[in-house]
Amino acid sequence: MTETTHWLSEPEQHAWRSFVRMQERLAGRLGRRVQAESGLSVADYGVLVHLTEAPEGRLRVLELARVVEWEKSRMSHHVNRMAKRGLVVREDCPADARVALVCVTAAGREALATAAPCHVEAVRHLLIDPLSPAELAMLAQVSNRILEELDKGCD
Amino acid sequence: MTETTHWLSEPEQHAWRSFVRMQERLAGRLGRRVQAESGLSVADYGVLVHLTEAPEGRLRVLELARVVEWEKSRMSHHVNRMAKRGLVVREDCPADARVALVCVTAAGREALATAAPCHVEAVRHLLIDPLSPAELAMLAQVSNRILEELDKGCD
DNA sequence: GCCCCATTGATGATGCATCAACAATCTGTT
DNA sequence: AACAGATTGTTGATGCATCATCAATGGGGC
Repeated sequence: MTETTHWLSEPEQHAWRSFVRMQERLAGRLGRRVQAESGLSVADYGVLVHLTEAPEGRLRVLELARVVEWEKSRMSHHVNRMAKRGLVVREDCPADARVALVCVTAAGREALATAAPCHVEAVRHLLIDPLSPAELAMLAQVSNRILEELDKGCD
Repeated sequence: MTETTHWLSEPEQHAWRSFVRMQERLAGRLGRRVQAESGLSVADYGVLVHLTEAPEGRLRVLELARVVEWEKSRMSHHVNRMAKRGLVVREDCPADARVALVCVTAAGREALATAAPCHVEAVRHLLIDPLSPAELAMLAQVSNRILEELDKGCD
């Protein structure tokens, strides 16, 4: 440790703290609202969205994990819990005995249909409405810039 | 459900998805880096920062929970785990037998001293550097705007 | 002094995320 | 056919977050 750290300036620190605070509180509020009004967690919601968008409403566990950017293990556990609640069912794949297909149930589709307007309204109320169109565009741009950087370095 | 939902437009949806993706991946990367290089989670880091900034390096559990914006229960559990690792110690308060004081240990200060440069560098690399100063300022402004909205409605 | 009740905090239960280890199956090679 | 290695997914352990509940204490009014 011969090098000295390049500490954050005052405005940098402020930006970082505001950003983190905003993130945490936004995620918390959104999650609690959707959960309370629809009985689905944000995680459930994402899984169901991708499932219903898939042909025949079903996907392999690994494919599902890929689209929502989760680890396969997390998806496996989560699918079990969702199946226990009747939101999805597991099916075997005739072509490949290794793969486990996950399929939305009618109850899952219904839960999603209930959650979707609630989710959209929360997003609109908490993020879209408070910002001008220009600010929203800027936020998207900033997000994409950071995502590029994240993709670049796997460190 | 007589009212029809005001769905997100294409750019709105894109902004939202980019934002969420960025958040999740940024938090994940930052957490894993700090954890790997210093042995502290981001949660540990925040607790230690506030503790070391307090007079005599100690705070009541509830006060600590307030400054990091956690529930008291979460803090109680977390302090237990940190105490088990030797990062903090619990002390009794002579003036009020209800309160539990939490105090940083030397090991805690040392762990923080190790983690801090690593944390700062990760923040700089992942967030500050990819953005122009104007973009960073805009991000702070946007964050604060959203925070205002969050403070307004407790719904 | 004594009661009411607010404050402060701990605890146990539950669900979730991650990790490492494992099992089953498929595919290509010999 | 048989084996090696890759693919696909499950499982159990551990730590973390939240919720509801409980216990102890302090402070004010009578």
